[in-house]
Amino acid sequence: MSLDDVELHLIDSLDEVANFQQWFESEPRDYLAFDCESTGLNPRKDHIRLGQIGDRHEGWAFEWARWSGVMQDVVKRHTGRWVGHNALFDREFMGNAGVQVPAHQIDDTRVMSHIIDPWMSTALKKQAARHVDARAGNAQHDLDEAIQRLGWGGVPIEFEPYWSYAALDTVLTAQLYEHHWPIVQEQAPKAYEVENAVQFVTRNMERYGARVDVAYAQENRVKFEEYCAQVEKWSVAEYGVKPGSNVGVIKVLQEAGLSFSKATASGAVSLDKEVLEGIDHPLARAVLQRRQLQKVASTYLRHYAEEVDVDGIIHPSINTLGARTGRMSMSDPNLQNLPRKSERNRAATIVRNCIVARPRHTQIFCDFSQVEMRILAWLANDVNMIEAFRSEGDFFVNLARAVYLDDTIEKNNPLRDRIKNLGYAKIYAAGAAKQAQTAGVPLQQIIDTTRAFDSRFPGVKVFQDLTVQTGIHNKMFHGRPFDVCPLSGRRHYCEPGKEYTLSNFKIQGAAAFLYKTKLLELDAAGLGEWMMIPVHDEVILDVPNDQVPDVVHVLQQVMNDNEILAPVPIESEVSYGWRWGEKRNWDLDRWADEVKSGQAT
DNA sequence: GTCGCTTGCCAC
DNA sequence: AAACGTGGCAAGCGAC
Repeated sequence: MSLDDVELHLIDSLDEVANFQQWFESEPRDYLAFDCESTGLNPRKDHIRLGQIGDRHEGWAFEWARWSGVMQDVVKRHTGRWVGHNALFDREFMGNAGVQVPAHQIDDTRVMSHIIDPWMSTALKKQAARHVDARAGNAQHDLDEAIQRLGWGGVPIEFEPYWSYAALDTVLTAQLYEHHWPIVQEQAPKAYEVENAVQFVTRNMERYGARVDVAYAQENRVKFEEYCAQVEKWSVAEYGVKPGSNVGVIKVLQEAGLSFSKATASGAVSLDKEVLEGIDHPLARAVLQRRQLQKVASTYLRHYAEEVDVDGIIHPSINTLGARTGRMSMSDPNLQNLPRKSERNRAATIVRNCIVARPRHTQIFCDFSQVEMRILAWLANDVNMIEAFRSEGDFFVNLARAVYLDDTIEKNNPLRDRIKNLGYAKIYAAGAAKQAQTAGVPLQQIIDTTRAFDSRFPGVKVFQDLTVQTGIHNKMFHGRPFDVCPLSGRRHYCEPGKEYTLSNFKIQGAAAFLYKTKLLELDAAGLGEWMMIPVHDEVILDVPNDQVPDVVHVLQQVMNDNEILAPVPIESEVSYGWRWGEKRNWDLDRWADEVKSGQAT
């Protein structure tokens, strides 16, 4: 594939429209590439300036305001695939302008790029330079300069670099498609199908959004910011330092006779939470408290107050290709990392409680139980671990009983948590020293627990060792270390020399894939319109009260699954509430009572 | 003023 | 032999 013999056209007359029609009808095409250039990135505020259609040889650009009928006509007549790079973005812009590209005809080369290699930039130019023609990203200098000078909306359409590069993008997309498609079909067709489809589900989630109690958020934000300002004033008056300046605070504390031993990644003196908690000094306590409230106020509450729409709804972006493992990420703001309820952080509950149900709605939460642990048991095919999942009762109690051959172990037994921690440490591929440090226990305890764990669940160690071997093998024979996730079929690459991370990537990748397939099932079952937030192993819905019992039923049907990882059962739990921070386990009668007694908003 | 890097911290 | 994985975001700080 290359960019020799490429023809680019600007449709700016009826004659050119006729030429385009002739090209369109000249041969049957399985697919067309499409794209558009807009005045900005926000489909709600910005508009399309240029529309583009192309195949591997020819690209056609046209001023949208005058010739959008060309696109409209082709969308009606073309029955093959519509290929875009980040296709949903362009599809949404075009949809807002009245041209609806059918969802079932869309293919996305950006999704393919991510599946083939999520470590590489998925930007069109980068992908095309790598896989189509090294010149793809080169000669864009004139255009970049013009855009910088005139803004995205100010470059004249007739400006040759503008329309020709726009037209070229469809050719790049087309050639990228022809390159990526066979690879994706060979390596991970199922993963592609799921990734391509799930974008449409999360796009609806973005549109639906989450309701915010703005007054409550604002009130608490002001309170916290005032407190932070007070602490700062006090700190400056008392010690001559701002509590946000680590360098300054360290100096003051050193002068007070304290010594520091922990270092940051680059070797500087560390002043993180762990260090501060070990210091008995009023300034240390003030810095800790201020950090906590500052974080809550600026990272979370500020967005609630400033970024809701006119209806009090916040619409974060969901990036289905967020992590290289296939996990999704979220931004503006990220609702996947709101602090959980905790004794030590009372402000944390407030952050979650700002997200409330719509009027006459109920928030429904459904999360998988220990999904990564179940995937580990499945990948390792460890009979004892699988048995612990198939038996009644708490999984980690079952694990601890199996390890210590002691059926009197209950949920409050510290051995249960010890085994649980070790299980997650295995998933993260953590070493013994790190575990000891994190848990604050003697190294020997970790070593002993690990020995007991490994002898009871030998499949886990075999699985992890084998994965490392596969990584090294693939590095020798394919140039890069990777292993394939048996659930999604996707390759997971790692940094050379860090093959121990591959087992984590497979586990996390399988969990992400499983989760996405479930989002698709929920959408197909009609729940798409109420889903709002994906949190890795949990989905949060905002459901009209008259639909709630049905929705809960569907969730239980879909999210509990004895087939997909057989013999390991996948289980989930449903909770409900009217404020995120106050959810409780699902109970139909109690919920109905609470709705009747007016606890709903 | 903006940009990039570092540090720290929230989640799963 | 051992190796804590994936993200987003804010503030401080020096460089431009």
